Amino acid sequence: MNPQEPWPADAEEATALQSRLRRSVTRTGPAAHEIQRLAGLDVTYSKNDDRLIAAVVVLDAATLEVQDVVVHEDRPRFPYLPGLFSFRELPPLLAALEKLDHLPDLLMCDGHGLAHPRRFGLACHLGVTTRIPTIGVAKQALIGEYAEPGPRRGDRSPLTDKGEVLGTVLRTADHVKPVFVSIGHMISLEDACQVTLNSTPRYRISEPIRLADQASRRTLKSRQSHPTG
DNA sequence: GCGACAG
DNA sequence: ATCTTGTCGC
Repeated sequence: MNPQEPWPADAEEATALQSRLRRSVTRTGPAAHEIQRLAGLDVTYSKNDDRLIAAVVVLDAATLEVQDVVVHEDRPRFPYLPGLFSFRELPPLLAALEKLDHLPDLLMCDGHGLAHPRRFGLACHLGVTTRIPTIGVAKQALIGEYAEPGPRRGDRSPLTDKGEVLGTVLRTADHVKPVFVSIGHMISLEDACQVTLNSTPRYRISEPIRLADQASRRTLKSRQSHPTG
């Protein structure tokens, strides 16, 4: 974890920490063509007990070939509260990242970045903490207004709040619900959309995140108590 | 006050 | 998010 920053004890402290950390988010970083290794991150929770599995899947950015998969079992240390999602998922995701032999060039996470009430969603928190370029790709909006984008893959429309552009509502496949792309850290919104499209060749959800979701679910399922007799 | 509310 | 199989459609 980030030893420089005290971990918040409650929602009020967490909110204050977000407002402070948001200032370190940047919109520039490596050019898109310099990104060779993409990582998708996701967390699956057990309903039976209080365990969770965080997963990171690393893919070759050009071929989308899987290069590495790591998982980490943990327990939630913070409740789920809209707007404070990162305090729940950041600790297990960082622990999983530490299991990688080589850090990836870019992180894609299941949630928002700047498209957040205080402009500091999970993707921003993950990027600022790791100092790795990060993109947020969410399945649902948390804040903002938008027009329905066109029906085809690549069609998009801006996600805005009080005139401020927070992200892009991006159609990743024909006639499928769009996803919500926003900057996490060290990348432009345009590059974030390009990387998202490039890593989403077939399904609605980008391949790195989709595979991380599968890995975390598979792992949790395989570790559930198997009833005998 | 009411509704909305990433995963 | 979690529980949960098949089934309809491209």
